[in-house]
Amino acid sequence: MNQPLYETVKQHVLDHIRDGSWQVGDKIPSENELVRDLSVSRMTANRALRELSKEGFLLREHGRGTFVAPRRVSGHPLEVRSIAEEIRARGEKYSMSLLLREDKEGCLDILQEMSLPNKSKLIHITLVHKADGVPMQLEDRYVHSTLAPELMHLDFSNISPTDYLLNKVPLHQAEHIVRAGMPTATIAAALEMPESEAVLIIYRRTFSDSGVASIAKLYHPGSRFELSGAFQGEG
Amino acid sequence: MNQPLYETVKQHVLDHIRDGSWQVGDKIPSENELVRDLSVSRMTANRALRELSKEGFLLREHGRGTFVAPRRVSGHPLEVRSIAEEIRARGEKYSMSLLLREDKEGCLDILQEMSLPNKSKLIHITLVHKADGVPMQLEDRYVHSTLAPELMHLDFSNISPTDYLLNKVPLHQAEHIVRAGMPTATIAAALEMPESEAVLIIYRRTFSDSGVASIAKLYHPGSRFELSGAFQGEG
DNA sequence: AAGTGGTCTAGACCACTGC
DNA sequence: CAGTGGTCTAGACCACTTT
Repeated sequence: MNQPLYETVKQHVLDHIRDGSWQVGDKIPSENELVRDLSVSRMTANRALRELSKEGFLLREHGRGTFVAPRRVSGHPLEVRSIAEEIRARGEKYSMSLLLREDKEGCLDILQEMSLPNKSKLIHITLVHKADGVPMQLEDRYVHSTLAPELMHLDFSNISPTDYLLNKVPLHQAEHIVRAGMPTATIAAALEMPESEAVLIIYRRTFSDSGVASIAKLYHPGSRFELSGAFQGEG
Repeated sequence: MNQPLYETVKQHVLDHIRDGSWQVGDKIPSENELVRDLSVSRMTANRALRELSKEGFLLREHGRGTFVAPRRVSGHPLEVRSIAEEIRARGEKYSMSLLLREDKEGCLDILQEMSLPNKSKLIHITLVHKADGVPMQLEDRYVHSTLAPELMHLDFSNISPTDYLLNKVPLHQAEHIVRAGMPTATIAAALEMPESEAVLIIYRRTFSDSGVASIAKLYHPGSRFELSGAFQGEG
């Protein structure tokens, strides 16, 4: 219970949205009702609702009330293909090695990044994707375990966790941040690259019906990987 | 003047960051000092600093203090959006310096990249885009000179070549390649960054009715720039 | 008029950091 | 130890919307 009160209030609201008791468009309890029901001060209720509103879960209207926000819709011209596909498309042999697979509970910072309840279980996977035996991507991924608990025991020799998730969980949105940076010693070693060389980092959050499905940090040796795409210019 | 107090406090802090009186890494006044100096309650000062921290302008450390965060401009990979806009959208002062402007003829390798006849004339422009005086992007651009010959003599103090091109030449398509790499000494110097730090490189070809309009190599300091956007991914 | 969100205050307790 | 950010409260005033 070592969590801020406003965080508890946020989870309370998110729980009701997730389990369907508050549907999209529904009016949810007012700040004063939350004050009464949860025995918190109004400032605490206010902060919870304000943050959820900024995060896109709620819509607030002055004088009217607070409502469950419609889900975000996606329209994105740019397509990022699976790394395994990409490698095979170039005629190279795809392989990968699993570095780590563990259950993770009570990891509050990650759970908060994923806007998941504090008791949610995560599966943490780290693996390296290779083309003709040469490392191309280090994938460090957290998955909401209720979406695919069998990931914990799945044999990855035939299908990668990425491809498995793609098939199993219908996604409707992804959020990407792309950066250039320098590798840690561990990352450089895993990617078999010098520490003095740049890495291209993709931070990705994927959303399913029920919220954030997984977050991944993808590290690529700068000399062996590039993102490319042709798309419309707006002007 | 009908603005929330916490917003005034935020602007107060941003003003000091923008005018340089509080530099990156500097410790800024504590909540209690702001309470004294601006005659606001601590909750108000707290909300201002908390929001600025979430927005990426400040870093807060429990028990130590609040510090000016390193800059990081973010661009959208889906659109050909001008860096000047991005910087202004963040509320920072845009400026740029022209490093080179020359006519270029018989440069076969570039002409080939642009699929242009061997006798075509090109305009070669190199400039640095800055946010509050800090370099964010080195732009190295070749333009098919028949599309905008006046670029050679245009005064760039009011409009950047990028913005000018966006207005003048209707673009149909753009092709992007994103890479991470290490800067040359020249590039590092122009961007005022260490040579040991990574750069994010965007290689862009833009197409007009009549074919390739221009190609550009855009170099960004990895620590100050990121690409972000929501688009379709694989999982 | 009653209910809602938006803001603000003064004071409080805590955990963490530095000296 | 004093200073910092992190949180929480009880009560207040306001502007807006619905009845």
